[in-house]
Amino acid sequence: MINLGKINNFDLTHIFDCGQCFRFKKLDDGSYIGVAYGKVLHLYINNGEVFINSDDKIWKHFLDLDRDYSAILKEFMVDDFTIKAGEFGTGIRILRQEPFEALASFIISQCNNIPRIKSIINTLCNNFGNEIQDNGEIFYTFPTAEKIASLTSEDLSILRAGYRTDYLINAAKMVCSGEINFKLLDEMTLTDARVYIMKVHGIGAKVADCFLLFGMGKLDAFPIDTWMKKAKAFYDGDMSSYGKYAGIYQQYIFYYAKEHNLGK
DNA sequence: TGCCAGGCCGAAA
DNA sequence: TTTCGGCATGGC
Repeated sequence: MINLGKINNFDLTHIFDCGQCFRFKKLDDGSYIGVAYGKVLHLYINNGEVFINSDDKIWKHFLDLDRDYSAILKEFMVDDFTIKAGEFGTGIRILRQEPFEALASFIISQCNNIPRIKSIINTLCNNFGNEIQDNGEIFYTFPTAEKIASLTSEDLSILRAGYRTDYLINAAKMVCSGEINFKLLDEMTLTDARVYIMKVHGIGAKVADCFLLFGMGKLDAFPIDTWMKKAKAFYDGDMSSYGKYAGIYQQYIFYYAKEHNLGK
C-alpha cells in the first residue's frame, strides 16, 4: 500500500457511505474497496494517514484530492443548521465518478432504497461487466454503455429493476448513438446541461442533478432548494449566497437530513 | 402485511 | 402550472 500522508477532510465512511456511490464496501478491517475506472481501489486510514493500493493518477481525480474541502467547510458552516450538517458530514469529498456509471446508477436509484440499489448494480456488474483480478480476487467493472445498449429488457430481467430497466437501456443507446454526448455536456452551463439530459426518457430533475454532480463534476448541481426548503422547516439556515459550491454543500445537507430523517 | 424507497411520466384539473 | 395515480420490486 502507498502512503498518501494526511489528507484534510477525508473520511472513508462519509465518502463511500453517504449515498453518492454504490459500489464500495467496507471490509472488516475498516478499509474500503471497490471498482472505478475499470480498476480496483482499496484504501484505509491509519493514524490519520491515507493508504491506497495504487498510485495511478486517476485516483487523485476520482477522490478530488486537489480541492480544499476544509476551506469549503469553513465557508459553509455559518449557522446552526449548516454547522450541524457540516460537522456530521465532515470528510465527504465529491467523487468524480465515470459519467455513464453515474447516469446508470442514478437511473436505477429512483424510487428505490440504497441496499436494493446496491444489489441491482452489483448484479448488473457481475453479469455484464468485465472481470478483473486483484490479489487473486475477482471483481467486475461497470458495464459499458455499448454493452447495455446491446441487451434487451429480457436480458436484464435478472436485475429485477422493474420499470427502470427500459430507462437504462434507452439511456445506454442514446450514449452510444451520440444523442447524449458527455463531452458536449462538459462544456455546458448547469442550466443547459439540465435541459439537455432531462430530454432523456426516465431522467427527471433529481436524477439529472445527481448525474451532473457526481458524474460530470458540476459542483453547482443539486442546488439549494430541494433539501434546504425542507430543512428550513426545522432550522433557520440561509444558503442563498453559496452558489459556487452548491453541490458540495447540498451533499452535506442531504446526508445530514437523510440520516436525521428530516424533511419528511 | 403494509409502507416506502435519494422519481418519473402522462393525464387531468 | 400543479396535482396525482401508476409504475416494478423488495427492504424493513
